[in-house]
Amino acid sequence: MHEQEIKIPTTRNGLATFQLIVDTTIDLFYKKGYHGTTINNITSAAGIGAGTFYLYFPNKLVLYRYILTQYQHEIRKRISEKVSRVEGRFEKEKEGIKTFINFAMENPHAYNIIWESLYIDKTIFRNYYDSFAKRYERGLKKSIEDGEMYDVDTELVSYILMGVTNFIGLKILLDLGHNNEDVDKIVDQVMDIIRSGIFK
Amino acid sequence: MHEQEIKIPTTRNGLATFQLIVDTTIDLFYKKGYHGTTINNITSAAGIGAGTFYLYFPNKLVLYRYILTQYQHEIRKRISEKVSRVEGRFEKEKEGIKTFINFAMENPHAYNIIWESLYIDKTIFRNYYDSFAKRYERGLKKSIEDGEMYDVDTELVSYILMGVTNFIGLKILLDLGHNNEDVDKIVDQVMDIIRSGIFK
DNA sequence: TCAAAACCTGAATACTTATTCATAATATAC
DNA sequence: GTATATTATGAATAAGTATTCAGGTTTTGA
Repeated sequence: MHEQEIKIPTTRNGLATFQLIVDTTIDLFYKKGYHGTTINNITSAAGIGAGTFYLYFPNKLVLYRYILTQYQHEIRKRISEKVSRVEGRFEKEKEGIKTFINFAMENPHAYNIIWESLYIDKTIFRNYYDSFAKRYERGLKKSIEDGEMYDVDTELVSYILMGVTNFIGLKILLDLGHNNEDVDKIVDQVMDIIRSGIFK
Repeated sequence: MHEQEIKIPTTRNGLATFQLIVDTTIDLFYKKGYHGTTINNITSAAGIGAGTFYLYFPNKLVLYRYILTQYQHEIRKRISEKVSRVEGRFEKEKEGIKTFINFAMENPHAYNIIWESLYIDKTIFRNYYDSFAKRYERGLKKSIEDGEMYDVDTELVSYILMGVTNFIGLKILLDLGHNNEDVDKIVDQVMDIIRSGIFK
């Protein structure tokens, strides 16, 4: 049976090549999509031999999963760091949405790659949003206990907030409609709108 | 130059074959995705010769666009019909969201196909959501004029509502979390939550 | 310094897929 | 009824893609 795993190189050169493959792939996935990107596209864009790819990755899907996991860790870390710096659930929520959208704007690749999982492997997509929602719920529950928030259905609210965040992100990223320049201003408006429905 | 258009058959038999190709393709796109579906998959699943496909469609993308347009018309018709039957913006909004989610549940294929456009042809995706948002805005503006709604940024609110609807639809379709049985109950809860933020 | 380990190559192979086309069946119009 | 248009076929062709592997180079460690 073939090893379906990533081979992490041990030398400096090896690591550089590994990272070159990853970075090139991120760029190509963004530009041409997962399915539109061939292994040959990757190796030739990276300027390496076709066989070099297989030194580190058994196939395209494993590489995709690797990239997705990296982004997942990064985005969660960024959000929890930022959120921990402000007080109050409303401010935390605002900061979370702001951080997510800023991350999406700085890393449009990431946003694309995460969403694309729905059309690559539904299990990945389910796990991603399910675990994101659960993490979200923990914060919301605490806010309810602390009396900062109405006794809402935390699961539903977490999906509502994810929906809002994702679509505002999409609007800004694809530059749909108008006034997509100032993220802070947009997030302020969004929070004003949902404020009185959720927060006391 | 090749005609990049659909050839609509003129005879009864031809129409049946045309529709068989469309229905089979919808099913395959849902099960295996656009990129995972080959022309041979379609023709063999439909039980027709490989060449028959090209009698009606020049390629897979044109067929995809045809299916998407059909769904687009259907969903808009359904929503506007339902919405016109109730009075007041709040009730109209609730009915719109309910109809969308019910449509998504009855036609999970449609939901999938629309979203997948982001990874097939971004222009299609942009046009779809842009025009959906603009249509949404017209209703919202009227509600503001009629004093039923705060003077919110209609463009932003339309994306917020689309985001909420899409993610609740996703949650139900993929059965993420719990309590995904009763659409009416879910929509009632969602509307309760966003009510006081938007409606007077 | 030099053997072993790690890294790299790209032509060759095997496989998959889109698309055509000569041929034939079926339906339609007159 | 029969000439014409329409519909249907599927083997053959052409194009593309993943993956291997024999033979190289570079790096590492002792």
